[in-house]
Amino acid sequence: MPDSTEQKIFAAAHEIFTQKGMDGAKMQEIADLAGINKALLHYYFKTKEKLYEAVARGVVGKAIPVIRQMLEGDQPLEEKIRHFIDFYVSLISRNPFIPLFIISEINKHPERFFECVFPNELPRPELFFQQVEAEIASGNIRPIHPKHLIVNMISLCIFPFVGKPMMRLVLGMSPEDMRAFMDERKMEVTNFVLAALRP
Amino acid sequence: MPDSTEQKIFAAAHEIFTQKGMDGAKMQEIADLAGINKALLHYYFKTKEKLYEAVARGVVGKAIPVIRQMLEGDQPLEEKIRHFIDFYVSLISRNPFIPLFIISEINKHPERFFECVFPNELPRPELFFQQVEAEIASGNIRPIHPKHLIVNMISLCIFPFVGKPMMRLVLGMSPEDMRAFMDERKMEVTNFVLAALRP
DNA sequence: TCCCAATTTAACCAAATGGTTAATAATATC
DNA sequence: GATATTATTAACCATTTGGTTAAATTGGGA
Repeated sequence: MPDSTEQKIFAAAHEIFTQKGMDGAKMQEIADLAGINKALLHYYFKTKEKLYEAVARGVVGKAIPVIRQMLEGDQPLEEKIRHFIDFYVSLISRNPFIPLFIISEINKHPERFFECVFPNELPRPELFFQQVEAEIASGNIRPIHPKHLIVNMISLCIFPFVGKPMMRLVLGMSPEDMRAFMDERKMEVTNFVLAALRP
Repeated sequence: MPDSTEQKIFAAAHEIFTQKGMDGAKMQEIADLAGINKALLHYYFKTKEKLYEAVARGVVGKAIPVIRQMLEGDQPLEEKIRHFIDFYVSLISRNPFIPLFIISEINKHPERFFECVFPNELPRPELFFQQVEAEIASGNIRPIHPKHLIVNMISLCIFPFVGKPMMRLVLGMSPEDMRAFMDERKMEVTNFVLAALRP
């Protein structure tokens, strides 16, 4: 059953919830998008909360592993950076609503979101920290707090997608400009980060 | 009348709207926070939309001028960068909900938000672009697309605030860690950007 | 003091919304 | 083919919510 009713519901809920958040999403709208009766939503997922939790879990499940890999993997630092930016920008390009959804929902209802979505084991950033310190010590990169480095990388990858409409407004870019800009983004961010790390 | 009813309403609406967005905000909640009857909201601001528009206009009014200054001002580039980061990080520290509010609302209802809030004259980034190109030509900074530079700066300033709870989760930081981290942020971002621009 | 306008409130209304129910259709089981 | 189980629907219900109304309160002139 590749297109079971449950999956259709989940897909519809995913689209609506990620675009409109918990408050903005209406059960009727999800039902319509899934092409089924509203009561079926409650047949498969008891309540709106439950459906929301399922979607939230799925979304976070996609986003966390990429960060974990950078924090816990054992590749050389530059390779990690290149790989992380490449992977993250691609992921968000394909799912542009994920970051804003996660961020908004965490801000509005920290408890609800955390409890339903918290991964069993959080990433352990120590290895990454050590790796950065080591590179600094051996003079391969400029001194920098590892935490700031990783926050910088995440900021540079995520924010332009999250703030796309704002950027369009501020920089007066047409949709075509925007597409081209986003395509350049992967290389530009990589260069920028590596340039900032030169000793 | 430093604390007129209208101002109390506006302040309450500002707090609720910026934290919960248009959908999440309830008129009753705003009335309660303002310490008045719900009907008074409609007495001063006809509808929820109108109240929302007033708040949105106020919020954007705060955020745009800072960017405009950097895009249109005539200080030297490095001074502009230092000043922009300093000013922007301070502004957001004082109003941590502004960026997420703007971003979420633009994403959910582009038309509504744009129409009610669009500044009469948008910033003109040409001057800034020329300035960057000139610095590149005279070898003072590494070649970089001016648009990417400005997006990078904005990303590095805004995102850590927007994504604070997410960062806390990912990097496992305590609230004290977080405070210290945010305090360091201003200098760290400045250094990072200037380092990335070295020829 | 009396009046009139601006301000504030309690009570109410209609629409939207999450959720339920009971009946019907489809599917599997024997 | 009859029957039990699962899936689906239309109609309905209770609550929430944005908004209205008409009455009450306040305050400042004449």
